[in-house]
Amino acid sequence: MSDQLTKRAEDYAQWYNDLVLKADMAEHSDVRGCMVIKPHGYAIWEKMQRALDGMFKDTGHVNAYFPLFIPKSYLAKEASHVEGFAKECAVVTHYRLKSDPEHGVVVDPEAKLEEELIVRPTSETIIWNTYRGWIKSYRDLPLLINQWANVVRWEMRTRLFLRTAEFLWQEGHTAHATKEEAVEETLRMLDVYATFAEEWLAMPVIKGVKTASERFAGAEDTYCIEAMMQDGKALQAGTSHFLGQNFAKAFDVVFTNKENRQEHVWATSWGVSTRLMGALIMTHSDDNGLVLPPKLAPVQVAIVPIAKNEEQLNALRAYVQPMLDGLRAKGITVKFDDDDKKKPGWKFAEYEFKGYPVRIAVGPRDMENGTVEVARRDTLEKQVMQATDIAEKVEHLLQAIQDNLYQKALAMRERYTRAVDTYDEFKVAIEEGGFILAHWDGTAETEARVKEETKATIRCIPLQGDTTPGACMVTGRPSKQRVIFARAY
RNA sequence: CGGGGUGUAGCGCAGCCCGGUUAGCGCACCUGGUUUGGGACCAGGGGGUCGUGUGUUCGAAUCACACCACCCCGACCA
Repeated sequence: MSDQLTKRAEDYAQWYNDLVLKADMAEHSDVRGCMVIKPHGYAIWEKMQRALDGMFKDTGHVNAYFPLFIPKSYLAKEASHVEGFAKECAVVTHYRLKSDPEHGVVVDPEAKLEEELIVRPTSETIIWNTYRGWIKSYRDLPLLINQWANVVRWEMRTRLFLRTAEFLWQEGHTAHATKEEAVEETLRMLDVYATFAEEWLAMPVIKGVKTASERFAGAEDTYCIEAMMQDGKALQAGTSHFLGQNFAKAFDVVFTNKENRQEHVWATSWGVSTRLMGALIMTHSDDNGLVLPPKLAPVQVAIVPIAKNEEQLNALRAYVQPMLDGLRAKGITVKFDDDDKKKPGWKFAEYEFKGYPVRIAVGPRDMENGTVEVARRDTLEKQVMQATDIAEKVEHLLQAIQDNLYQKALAMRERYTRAVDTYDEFKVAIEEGGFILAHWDGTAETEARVKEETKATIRCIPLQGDTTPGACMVTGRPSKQRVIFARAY
């Protein structure tokens, strides 16, 4: 870890790449665009999964699993869906290899598939094809299913966690008897995502609706949570789609209602991915490395003993044991690092770089005085504390860190969010970064023009906030409310 | 996929322009000893298809061509 991390101010993109690699979260694989998620990164993802999964269960959803492979023909059944995904699908054409003296192994031309399979870029088609058999009556509804899976989108340009060819995610797919119910579900899951982002990732988000041009392929409406990264760029952290009856019609999913009439069902889908790892990193981390909110840190507290010899180390083990018991009794995850092959200074640097929220150092001086040295990662402050009630003190400290990270991120977002009224002002503001609130006439033409001229896109039409009408900053035509423009990941 | 850059030990780099014995350096690693409150020190040691392939040459890390991977900028996207 002797190599330095690039400073954020110097090169933000490089800082991010360095950090992901050096904090041991992930590395590039030999396959273009794919990554290996390493234990330190995967442990964070597992904590995200556990929290989200609980929230899904609490809102009545159950998990299931659908196949990785989708018959090519399914994709074509929903017109805008195929248009959105066709360009980035991996296709399976054969099912067998054979050994070859020259090339080791080759595709067996005899083993060509009758119908080619695509590797799922998302699962709407295969799920709705399956739902057709499950849904007959209003009594079968609502159907509230989630799956945890990997998907593949053959992206041109990839970045660790933020955009990889294969990524991990969850995708919820629900079916409802009425439009109102489906819309309600769409918004409920958007709220779940927003709550998760704010309470677990300590990342403030703005809930909004996407414009038509940013909408999911096959959706009637796409809702999103948008977060601001430390470089002022926007990152879409989660989406929830109201799919109308598009997929029900494409896959002929009908149910008999209470009046004994046949109707197409109403659908939603919603997802968050390992992209959240990127969001987490870019929201809180600093030039000293990763900073993790305590609720998602795989290990919340690292305890480092400082001993000159084995005898002293044993004394420290005894000194620390009641603290370990006390912390664990409160459900706090602790690592007591008594590995004598590494020096304390090395451990301090390591835990700091990897984002452990709290580090406790204990040495002979502490044993004499009945104290410990507590360091917090978010502020880098160190404090000597009495060891009595240390579990309680640490519990409060972890909460304080969680709160502080959220408040810091929120303050940053507010500092870099501003309203402008003219296109000239806008062009200046967008160069400075952040979220720009401006009036827009609601047309795709204006949106495209702004994107073309400034590289900024409409991140969303916020669901909450100021709804005062005005005049479009570009055309002067009437606007119902300000929308959020930003450059985005 | 277009423009630019990089590829030499696990990591970071020098050597390449101007071809010539055994390819260096720092960190990391191994052994022994001294150390241990912010990435220890001394001594010894191990580790290389020089991204891959083809070509030029008596001889290629070095020259030429092709390919691959990664990074940055664009187009596309969660």
